[in-house]
Amino acid sequence: MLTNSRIAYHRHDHKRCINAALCRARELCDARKARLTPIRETVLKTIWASHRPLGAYEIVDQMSQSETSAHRVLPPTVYRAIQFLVDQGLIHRLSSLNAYIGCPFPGNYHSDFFLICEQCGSTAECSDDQVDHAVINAAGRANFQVGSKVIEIVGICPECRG
Amino acid sequence: MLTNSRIAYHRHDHKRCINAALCRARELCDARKARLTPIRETVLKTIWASHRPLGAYEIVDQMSQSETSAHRVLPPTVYRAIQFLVDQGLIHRLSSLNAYIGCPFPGNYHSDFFLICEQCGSTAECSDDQVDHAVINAAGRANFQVGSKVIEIVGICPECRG
DNA sequence: GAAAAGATGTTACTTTGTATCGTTTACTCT
DNA sequence: AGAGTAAACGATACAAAGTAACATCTTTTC
Ligand SMILES: [Zn+2]
Ligand SMILES: [Zn+2]
Ligand SMILES: [Zn+2]
Ligand SMILES: [Zn+2]
Repeated sequence: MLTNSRIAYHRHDHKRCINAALCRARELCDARKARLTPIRETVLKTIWASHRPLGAYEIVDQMSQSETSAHRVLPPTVYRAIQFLVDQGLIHRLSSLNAYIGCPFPGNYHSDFFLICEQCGSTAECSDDQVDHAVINAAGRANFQVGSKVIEIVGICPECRG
Repeated sequence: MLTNSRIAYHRHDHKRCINAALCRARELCDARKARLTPIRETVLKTIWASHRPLGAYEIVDQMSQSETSAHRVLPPTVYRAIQFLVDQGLIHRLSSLNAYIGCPFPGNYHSDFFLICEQCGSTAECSDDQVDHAVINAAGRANFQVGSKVIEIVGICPECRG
């Protein structure tokens, strides 16, 4: 099972998460000749500020406050950057929260699901063949051809259980 | 595996689905001393008009047009009925679509997931131990205690594959 | 029948997400 | 380098989804 739950749910040097994510994003975009512009990078950095999913308007607020640039960042700007980052697999959307979270393993193909802590909000991403197969199997029995999956688990993280 | 996919994805006498759902809803609410008022029943019937999930504002429109009563039904009315029906387990919300669908097996406890056809929109509900266990297992390996799950699979239904 | 609880009507509002169009920036090709 | 094209951004306005608050009406309880 591929997961960042060991990191996300425990004390760690989060600056390394951020650096790694930005670094990897630059690499990937470079390789794909996709343009990771300053705005897009700022949105990505803002989302990576923690392991808690961030709503689009939270991103708007964060960027409007903390940014050096004078003018307020507007929703379409942020949504466009979000779209780009989702397309590049650098962030994921959590449907059940209307929020976005950084992907810890962009580039590698992974069919992922999420563990969302209902106490602290921290969210880990997992990729597990067992889950994958179980779903494809169940769908297959209904003669249903699986395209994409949304799997979001809400519960209590190890840290919050103590 | 418990599922209504054999029915939902194939030609069938849908009036029987509707009747069964309304009948079961009355029974359940009666047993629980919950009040299935005319509005709530109308919302339930509107959602059960097909096996395609219906958005809240689609329900508003449907009810405003087809209803005998003169005045337009307003969003809070519908949302309140939706809340009641979700609480009673008579309908489910599909996060990835912001839409609602009737539950074919209300009353019985079931941890369910959904197969959403991206062509025709028809959606089947499934409940499968394999999937359940795989998810709980994966979460367990991350020391994560599962509360509720959102599992929504998008793909092609048997009918649309031909 | 009075009091309490529950359901509905109504207004106004919040949150989330887009369409559109004009301008600017970056890449491409000579 | 400079014209031409494509991509990105700024700004306004809007659509879609969901809710808070309060008044009114209905049902239940005692
Ligand atoms: Zn971190
Ligand atoms: Zn937690
Ligand atoms: Zn049917
Ligand atoms: Zn179909």
